Amino acid sequence: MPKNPLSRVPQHYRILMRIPIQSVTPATGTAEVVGWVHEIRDLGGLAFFLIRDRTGIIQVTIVKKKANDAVLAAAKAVSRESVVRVAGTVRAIDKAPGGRELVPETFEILNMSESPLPLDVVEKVPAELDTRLDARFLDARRPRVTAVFQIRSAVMQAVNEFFFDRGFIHITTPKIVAAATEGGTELFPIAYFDKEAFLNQSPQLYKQMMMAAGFEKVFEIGPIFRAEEHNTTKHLNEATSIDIEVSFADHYDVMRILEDLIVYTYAHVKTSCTDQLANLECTGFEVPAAPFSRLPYAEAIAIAQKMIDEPIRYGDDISPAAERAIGAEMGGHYFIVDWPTEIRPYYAMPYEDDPSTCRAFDLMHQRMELASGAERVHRHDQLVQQIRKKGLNPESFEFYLRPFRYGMPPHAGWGLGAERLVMTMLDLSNVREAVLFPRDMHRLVP
RNA sequence: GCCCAGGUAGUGUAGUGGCCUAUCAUGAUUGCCUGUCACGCAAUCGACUCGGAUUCGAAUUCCGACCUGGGCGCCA
Repeated sequence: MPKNPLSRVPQHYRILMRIPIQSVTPATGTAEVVGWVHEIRDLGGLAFFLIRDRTGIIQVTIVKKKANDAVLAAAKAVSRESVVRVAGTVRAIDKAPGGRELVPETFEILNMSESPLPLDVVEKVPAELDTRLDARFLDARRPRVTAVFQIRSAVMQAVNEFFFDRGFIHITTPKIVAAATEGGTELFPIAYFDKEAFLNQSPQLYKQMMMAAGFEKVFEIGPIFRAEEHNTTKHLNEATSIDIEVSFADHYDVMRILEDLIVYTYAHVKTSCTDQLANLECTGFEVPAAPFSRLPYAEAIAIAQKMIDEPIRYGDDISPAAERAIGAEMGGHYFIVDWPTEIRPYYAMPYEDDPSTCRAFDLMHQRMELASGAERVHRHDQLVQQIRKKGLNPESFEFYLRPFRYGMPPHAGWGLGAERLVMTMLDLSNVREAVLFPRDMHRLVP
């Protein structure tokens, strides 16, 4: 982030000569700031107002004997979380937060806030997540919430830079689709004129089709929709997926891209978001080191069998308890590789020498799965066979299968959950903390 | 979908049959206060999710509804 976060805003969008609160230093002579009234402390002859914008907080100090009538009237009338414009002289003073305070010549209320507030922005009294999400606009005024979303923004910037730097083509694919083609997850049906339609669960089939188009390296960051009725701290019904597909690459190649991306993103956040990390008290923030370990599925199962009581067999999905046990053993980021073909989607490429396992992988964080990917089946007949094996009907996949008959290159790819990336990066306890307006089983508003 | 735990001032909580005219904190209003930084002090305001049942008496027990949190299942 630039030192002055508002520096790229054209002059005519600014309100007069206001400057970001963060950039008011003891050396600043006079300053005009705009922001929200964070706290009011009236001591009688002396009153302190904390004014907050997205960059920080400054103390405005009013000595009642010396202040003019307009300032006094506004200061008396203003409520917490009202929007104000304050201009005056900056005094260097050790007793004030940031070592400086603003002594106002003007104190203007741009818009009064109602009271009481739906939640406490100052965090004297905690609010439950549900209350916070109902008033997300207010919740997001809290500096630590602002910090999460500034970091999420930095993550997205890093991801985009990473792919553009490496010659990827950015694509967008439809979110309204005709049929449930992948099997597995439940889809949301929607009304689409006189046709049956669904919200897409993944850009998978479309990004593969762009391999047939010869785009070679594509990425997409977009919403995915899952109609699963789960109720956990790591599932959303609308999530953001970071997806790539690469031609002439195998699963090892795209695993390297994925771990490089994770490292790049963490490094970008570490250097560009120091204030935000400090705000979140994220003291243990460390850039992970690549390469991440590659743990074969069979070994992962062996660890889980040793560590937990549940009956676990080779060929099972990895349960949350098993996931935690393996995560505790491995620590940090790691891949689980060489999965049984049976429990992966039909488009995962089986190994030639042992078709019971496939060239699929999951990227794990100690706490949960972050991404999953594979080298794909690129031969038409093999793909049809695998679709049949999963009990699906190839005829309903014709739009997808067609490109495989006209020169589909070998390719591989993955999808990475953006919210889970942010959640694990910042050690958030609930994935909803990483989305402004989460969609879950119970929440459709706001 | 299954299981568990919940629903008390704006917010977060205490209260498991009568001591509840409901605790505490925060907040709001008013007054006092010149260096606060969770300012302090005083006064005031503000709540038992809804419906039914049991009981002399229900925030508290029971039934139903609605809402919420979490776990599991399921989940490219």
